[in-house]
Amino acid sequence: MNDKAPSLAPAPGDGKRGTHGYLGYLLRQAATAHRQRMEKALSGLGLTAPQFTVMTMVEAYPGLSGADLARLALVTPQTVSVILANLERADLVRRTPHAVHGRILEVVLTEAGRALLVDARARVHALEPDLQADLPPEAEDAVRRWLVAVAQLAP
Amino acid sequence: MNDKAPSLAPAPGDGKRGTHGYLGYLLRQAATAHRQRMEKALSGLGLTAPQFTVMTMVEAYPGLSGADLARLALVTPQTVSVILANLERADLVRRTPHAVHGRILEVVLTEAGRALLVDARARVHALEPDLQADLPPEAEDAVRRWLVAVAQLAP
DNA sequence: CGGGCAATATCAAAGCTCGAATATAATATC
DNA sequence: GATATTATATTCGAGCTTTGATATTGCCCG
Repeated sequence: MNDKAPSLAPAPGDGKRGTHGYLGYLLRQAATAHRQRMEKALSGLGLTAPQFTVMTMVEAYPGLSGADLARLALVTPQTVSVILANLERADLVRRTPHAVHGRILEVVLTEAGRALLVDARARVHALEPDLQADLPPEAEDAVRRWLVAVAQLAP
Repeated sequence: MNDKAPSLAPAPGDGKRGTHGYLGYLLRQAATAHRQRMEKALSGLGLTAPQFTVMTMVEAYPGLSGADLARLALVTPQTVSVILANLERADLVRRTPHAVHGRILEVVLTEAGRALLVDARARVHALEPDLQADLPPEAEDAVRRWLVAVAQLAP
């Protein structure tokens, strides 16, 4: 009865979803898969992947403004503003209006934020070896240089 | 001059944003940059990147269900449902109940959808050469195989 | 035959993301 | 000093994305 059989959709790795597909499509496919694994690893901490990314940057460069964080994360200031508002509500970061420059809000991690980040980072870093599996050193070098080049292309 | 003391944030390509960074971070950075260029290329058509992706899949595999499209795009059925609702409202796709399987809705492009997709695809494909710039054949092969491998890792 | 199971579709809530617009502060220019 | 420009932060609206929950349908098997 099921002669319709429209389900000719390929699995990841087959057809256009394999090595012959468009680089842009393959890039999105890989990033989506990794982001989902990241969300899963962080879900037990009540933290999202973007929140983890922003917290990591705040720890690495304390006192940056929201606009600086936005440039660092390749997102818009509005996006960072939303994420920071949620993190502040959870008492994980603090924004102090002061500074010498009146309009800027300096962002720093709270004590709770630093503690949570230790746990979160361990979970996320545990995913990293999988990304290197079966990747010869010279191939990894090519991949790294390509990823950086793609991020630096003209907007 | 920008001699502000606290702003020591690196540009893409420097420090941890360069080739020594985590592969996961570099992957996200590259995918975000490319997605933004894609949104920019499509903005004149009133189309978003996810909408373009779904339409491309509908054209490649007409008559698939929303659940099939979700698996193909590595997103949840709810996400596809929202995107399809917006596309249907714009008269770019049509959902018709499957004759045999009562619960399934078959998705196909409308005439307007096919016409718009021709234009959209030209714009998106124009971005592809930039992704290959300065990428030797053997390096491109390594990159392609790595991207597919990352997409196929265990969830 | 009928109950259970899986698949499909949708609703709701929360969060991320962007473009556009607004308000304010710091700096540059005249 | 007054004005223009730039940078920062926020609000609003729209769309994407996920988890969780609910209803419907098809199928398996006891």
